[in-house]
Amino acid sequence: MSTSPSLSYHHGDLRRALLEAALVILEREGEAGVQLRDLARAVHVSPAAPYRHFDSRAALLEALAVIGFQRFSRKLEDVAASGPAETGMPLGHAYVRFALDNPGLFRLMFSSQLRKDNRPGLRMAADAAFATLRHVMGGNTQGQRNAAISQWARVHGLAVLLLDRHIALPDGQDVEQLIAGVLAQP
Amino acid sequence: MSTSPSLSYHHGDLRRALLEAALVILEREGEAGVQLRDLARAVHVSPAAPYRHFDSRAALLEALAVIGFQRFSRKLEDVAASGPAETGMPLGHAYVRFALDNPGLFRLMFSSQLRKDNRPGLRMAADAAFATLRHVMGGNTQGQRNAAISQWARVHGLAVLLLDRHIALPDGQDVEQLIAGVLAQP
DNA sequence: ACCTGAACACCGTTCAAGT
DNA sequence: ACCTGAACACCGTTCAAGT
Repeated sequence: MSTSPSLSYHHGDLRRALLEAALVILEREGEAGVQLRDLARAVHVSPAAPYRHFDSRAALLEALAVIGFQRFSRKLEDVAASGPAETGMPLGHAYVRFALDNPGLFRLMFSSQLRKDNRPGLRMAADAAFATLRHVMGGNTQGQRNAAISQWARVHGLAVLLLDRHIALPDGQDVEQLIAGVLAQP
Repeated sequence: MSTSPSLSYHHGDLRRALLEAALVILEREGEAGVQLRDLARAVHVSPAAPYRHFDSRAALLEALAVIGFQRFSRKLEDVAASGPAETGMPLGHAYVRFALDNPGLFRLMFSSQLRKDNRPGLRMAADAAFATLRHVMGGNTQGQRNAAISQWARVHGLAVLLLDRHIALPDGQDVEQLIAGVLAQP
């Protein structure tokens, strides 16, 4: 019973348990819903217990965002590896798809609250993810760089505008068709 | 003295005074820094006084975001009116410039915290601003619509990626050159 | 009509103390 | 080494009461 996985919360796996609970709440209620006291309650520990594993609420949020960038990075790498990168379309599609599939996580990854207190772990995780993009789109001339940034900006903008429902879907068209239609533009 | 502007806080202009103080704090510390008790202190009223003018903190944030969309809208209209809209470049530039000039406000306008509690005033203000864009870029065919959304997404993505310093500036190049270079892409 | 004073529930965080 | 209990400062919000 001392090694029972379901009872392991009190025995060394509190950090993981907090992060798992936080991910669920993040997608259900957004960043504001992720409260240390709530997480402690959900995992049946005292309000002070999380401080053994995270310096602050911001540190826990950073850990979540890092997890997000790692998953994001992995997804982009899988797509980049699975086919010839003639066009950026499959990569762009995966980018937008990740945002729509993990709205809470994606918003946290790009949250300005977090970026404020200059957390190096977050920046490293973000840079690693974007390195995949840069590698695929490649090119060192200024023109190639501008073209790559242009593509990146379009994909990122599409993701956040869709996420916040600022783009109205035409009648009868679903999101996938819209993404394909936009990414097919020159 | 009863009509002295500098002493009018206590006499009917508390709403405006709170919003002005909030705008300053918003740009200085971000959304999290905008706290009702702080605003009340800054304006020398009791913690309960703001509730005569705003139902909640969220209502005050909404009012700020509405102001933001109105200023944004006005800026886009000015640019659209001041020249022939052959290309979307001047409009795109104004879009990005507004974000960089008003980072706190722009982030709040597109904050997901606010969109959560479905505030109709915010949506109306946002739609009014985007109507200017739609009008300029026009077109009712699906191809034209996709082209317009593609342009919008690129400009919006460029704004938020620059705001969050995710786009690294090449050595010796300033932001203006980068914006021009990206918007010059087909 | 608009503001104050005092209170309530809640949160992040700290710290001494327990096992 | 890791967690508990109790406390502190702070916040959003409410409500009776003041002018």
